[in-house]
Amino acid sequence: MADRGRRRIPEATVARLPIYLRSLYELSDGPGTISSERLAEMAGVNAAKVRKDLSYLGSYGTRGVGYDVEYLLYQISRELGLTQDWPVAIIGLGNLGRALANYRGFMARGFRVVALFDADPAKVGERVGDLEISHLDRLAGLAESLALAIGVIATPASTAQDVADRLVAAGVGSILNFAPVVLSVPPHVSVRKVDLSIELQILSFYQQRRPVPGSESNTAS
Amino acid sequence: MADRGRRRIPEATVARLPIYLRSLYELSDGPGTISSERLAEMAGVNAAKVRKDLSYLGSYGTRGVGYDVEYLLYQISRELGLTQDWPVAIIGLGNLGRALANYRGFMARGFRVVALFDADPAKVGERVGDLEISHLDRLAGLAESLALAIGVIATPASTAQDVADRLVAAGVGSILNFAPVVLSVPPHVSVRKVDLSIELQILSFYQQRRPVPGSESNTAS
DNA sequence: GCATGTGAATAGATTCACAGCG
DNA sequence: CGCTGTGAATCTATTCACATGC
Repeated sequence: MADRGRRRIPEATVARLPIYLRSLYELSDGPGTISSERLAEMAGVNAAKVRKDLSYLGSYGTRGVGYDVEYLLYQISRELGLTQDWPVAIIGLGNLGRALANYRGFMARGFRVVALFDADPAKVGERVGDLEISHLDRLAGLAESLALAIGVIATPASTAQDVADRLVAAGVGSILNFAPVVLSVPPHVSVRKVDLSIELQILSFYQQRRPVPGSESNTAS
Repeated sequence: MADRGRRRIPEATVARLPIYLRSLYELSDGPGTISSERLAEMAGVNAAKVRKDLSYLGSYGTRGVGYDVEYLLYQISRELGLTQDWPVAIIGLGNLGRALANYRGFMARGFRVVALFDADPAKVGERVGDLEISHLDRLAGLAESLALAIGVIATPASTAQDVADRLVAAGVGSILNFAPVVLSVPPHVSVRKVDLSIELQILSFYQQRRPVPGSESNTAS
């Protein structure tokens, strides 16, 4: 218990913990306990992987029984840092930024959008949801008092690196980047990217190589 | 030409090809040739990885010189299936679906949104961009004539699996899922997911474990 | 000479298979 | 007996290092 949080958890495991978490939430009214097999099925992975993943957090299961849903839920939440609150800013309020700002469910437990920024003076002052858009130049001044932890970049590609630099300078440690560029940031800052055209292109690759649909051939070439 | 496309390209490589592609597009006006080192820098990976990745496509570089930008661009595009056109449908036109439908740049080269579907009768008939929303029930009937290849699910979690089932039944081979659920589909169908709260939760993990910013360290370079 | 292309080495992730324990 | 927890085996991806060929 003393050294919890000092274990090294593989990246691949970290990426799956949120999926387990979501599966467990769906069980909130169900039985108090769940097997690795059932959890695996819900999460779309195999049981050995679930057990291995959960073993990195500690031995929170009971042999012959399974995992206590509530307890596991708490342990995963804690491991992911969701027992604390992370203030989030969205930068860039075009179509996408607005959708994100309004998206119920974007802000799962633990995250709270506390500020919106845009470089366009025409947008400054406008309300989106229950926040007012501030000018990007105010980011530096507001970051500390808001305790900003996460910046969501929803600007065009051309300004994304500049925004990232400002976020880093403001002490923000995590960036979620929707702009189609590779950001460069110092090693102590984490970046995750969401890139729609990359996802489509990956799908295109496998679509192209699909085992030809013999029966009904829509393949117009 | 005969066996191209029969090589087995690792998944990790496929996921990086779009990034190389984007980097190459940025060079369209630049020099005609690029080294693995420079491309690596642009793509945010290392040079050995670039060379290994590109070697799976064939030997398209010139020793002592580098890769011809135009040629490489074409080879990667072809490998990714971007030399053909993939008709895309968006299902679910709430905040997110609308943003996607309007998002310039969502539709990179090779993709074209050809239909919008929603289960809500109140939305049917409404125009978004230059398309009209159809009722979800019409999906089955329209899919073949539209030659739908990719379905983008932007519905709430509760209906996503139903929509996926309809897409599969309609012969759609690729799904991009924005709903926070694990979809189950037959093996011949590809699914990619984009899940904002999962990304935030992953960031939260690393944010929590960040080397404490005890001293005010603004690493600006 | 110089940058690609690629076997060999290493690291990382997944799966197996079973010992361990409730 | 059933299900977890985990070493060992396997598979995948990354990196190294250098022979290869323009």
